[in-house]
Amino acid sequence: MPDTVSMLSRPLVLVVEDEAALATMLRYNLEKQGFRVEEAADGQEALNRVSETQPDIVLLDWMLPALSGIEVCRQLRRRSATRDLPVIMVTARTEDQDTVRGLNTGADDYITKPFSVDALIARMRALLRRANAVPAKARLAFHDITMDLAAHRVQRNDRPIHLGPTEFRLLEFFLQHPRRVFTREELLDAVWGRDIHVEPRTVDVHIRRLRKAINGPNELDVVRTVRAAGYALDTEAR
Amino acid sequence: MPDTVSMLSRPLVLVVEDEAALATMLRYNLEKQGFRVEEAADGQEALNRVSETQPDIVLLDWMLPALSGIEVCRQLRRRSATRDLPVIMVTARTEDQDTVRGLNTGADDYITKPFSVDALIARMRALLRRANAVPAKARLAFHDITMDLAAHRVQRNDRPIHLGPTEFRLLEFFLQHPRRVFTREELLDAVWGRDIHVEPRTVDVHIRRLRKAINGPNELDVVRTVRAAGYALDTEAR
DNA sequence: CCGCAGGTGTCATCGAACTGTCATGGAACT
DNA sequence: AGTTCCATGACAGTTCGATGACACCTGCGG
Repeated sequence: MPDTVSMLSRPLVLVVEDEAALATMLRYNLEKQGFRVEEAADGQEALNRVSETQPDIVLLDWMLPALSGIEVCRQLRRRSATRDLPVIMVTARTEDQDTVRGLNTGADDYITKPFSVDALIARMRALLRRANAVPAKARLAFHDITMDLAAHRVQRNDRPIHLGPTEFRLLEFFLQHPRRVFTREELLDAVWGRDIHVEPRTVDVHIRRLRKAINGPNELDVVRTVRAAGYALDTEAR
Repeated sequence: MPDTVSMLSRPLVLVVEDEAALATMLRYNLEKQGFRVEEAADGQEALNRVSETQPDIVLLDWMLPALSGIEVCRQLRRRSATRDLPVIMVTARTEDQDTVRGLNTGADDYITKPFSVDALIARMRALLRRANAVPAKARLAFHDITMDLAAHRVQRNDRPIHLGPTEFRLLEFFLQHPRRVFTREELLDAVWGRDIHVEPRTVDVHIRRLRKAINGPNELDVVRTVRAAGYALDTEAR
């Protein structure tokens, strides 16, 4: 279901770019902004990767070996599975802009090299918003707790914290909705997944494990228990 | 007690299914789980039934005579009255899942035939929970008292106040209807629940507990007692 | 192949918080 | 004064969350 997914996982970008240096730069910047990145170096590989990884958005270079960006885009539009997949076409300045737009390829947006990363990200977010998948932040924080999604790392006061997979997702969810109280059922939906059958009481146990992990000796307990209601990530206890 | 359906009185499901046998099976199982069931056999009837019966959730078959499930869903999304109505789309296994997701119809979830009833119910519950979830902004206030529903917090003059579950619901109800006097019976219905047998005098006790909690030393008592009538949230005393 | 370690879900138990009821005293009304 | 109604403190029963224990699973390296 769309929402749980977009809340927990970050949007996946397929970067189709044959120039390795540029691809690396893009990966670095996009991951910093909270995207996950897949790469393809030519048009054929791009089509394969789309089927395999089902990205949320494609960044497509105009000039490519094997199969041009135009052609890749057309093929994407031809298949019903990828008809609505957002595509941003990357063109070189030398290309005549009118020509590019005139060739009705079906790309959702265009950007010309060289481009600022900020501008690119802005356009990507705009498109993703339309497709209802706004990227999560790459780095979440609350009080003195920090979570680096890309590196899969959690710290409290610069002290590294080890969490199991479930506790990690639980904390991630809390960090995305600080101060808000969630029932056990809501947490099960969001963190475990909808049709997983798990006892609501199991949430208690994971809350305890999370507390044990992130609350050092004489540190504030940032998980608030609300009787008959649920749990919240919060600084002020009671 | 197999926690039938969350809180509120039995939710109404509209089952849109042209295959009579399946519809009957669904009705049987859903009713056993505490749902009320309405049926529609084609797309056009589905739209009519939605207006007439105002269901809490719709179970919508993909392939339908008269008007396809896709189209029904789109029309539901178009009207503001049904824009947020939860819809679960039922698709046959033969349909390509990617196709289904690619055609962005606005369904809230998908399930493929054949499906287990348990999985279906789990998804329905999840959606209903989300539909009933507290809006992020929800905040009630009266005089110098503030209640944040999402965070489950109460303050008076920026002083945090701790309330037990019942006192919390009681104050919530008062905040939703300030200045109005309620009899003990009305309060029991609204705060405790319609079919709970509790002595009316018990309300007195909870009123006292609420007063004790929210009235600091030399602060105005915001709960007014009306002899022979009941209680109200009010600033002007006696 | 086996054992091991980390991770996960369930359960029984304990204690604290909460709840409903009553007895008593006092205030308000007639 | 007498009656009615509410406030209050006490209390026993219940509910609910915290906790420790444990069995199962899965992946990994010996």
